[in-house]
Amino acid sequence: MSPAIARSTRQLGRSIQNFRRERGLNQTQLAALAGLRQEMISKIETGHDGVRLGAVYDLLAALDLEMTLTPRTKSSSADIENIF
Amino acid sequence: MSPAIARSTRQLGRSIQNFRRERGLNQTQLAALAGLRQEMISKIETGHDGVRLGAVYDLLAALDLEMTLTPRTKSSSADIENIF
DNA sequence: CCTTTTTATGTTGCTTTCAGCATAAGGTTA
DNA sequence: TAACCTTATGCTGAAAGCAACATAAAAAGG
Repeated sequence: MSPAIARSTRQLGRSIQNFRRERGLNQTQLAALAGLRQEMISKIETGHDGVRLGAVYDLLAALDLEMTLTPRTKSSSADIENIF
Repeated sequence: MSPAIARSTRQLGRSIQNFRRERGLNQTQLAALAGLRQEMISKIETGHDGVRLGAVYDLLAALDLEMTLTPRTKSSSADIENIF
């Protein structure tokens, strides 16, 4: 189910949540890995847009994820993956 | 030269800068499009990690870019693109 | 070189997030 | 239902980003 497109903070949060669960971690465990607090993981996963960019990157590093930027295509096939 | 991997805020800034220049925009013009200020574009492009996630998303929307999360592979071929 | 454009940095007051803790809400399993 | 685990939310004081404007530094063009 990866990669995952994240066109909004909400989709980003949902994707991060999916990757976290794939790795069998709860928010508290991931927070410890990333040097963050459980409340922060919650905010990011629920799509709060006021969080620091650095916190998101701490999370990506802890989950061994990488971010890619691409020009938006007219609805690629993978778009549906992140709606449900 | 797209897509572009952004494994750090610095790489992210560099990538955004490349996409902006591809579109022939200066920071002030992009700021206007994104509803931000020129100083903010500068901070993001120089890799400042304290900026709000929402500001980055405003930028991606203005540049018509989308973000993708993928598990990190052992150095994909495109990794070199963002070093120089 | 010099001028102009573009980008980076600094200041101030206001607003917001953050850590840290507590606790509520939601979910799961027995 | 009850006990437990997980996630979301509320609070406070400390810390940081933010807009807005100014200006320095750098880059580009003539």
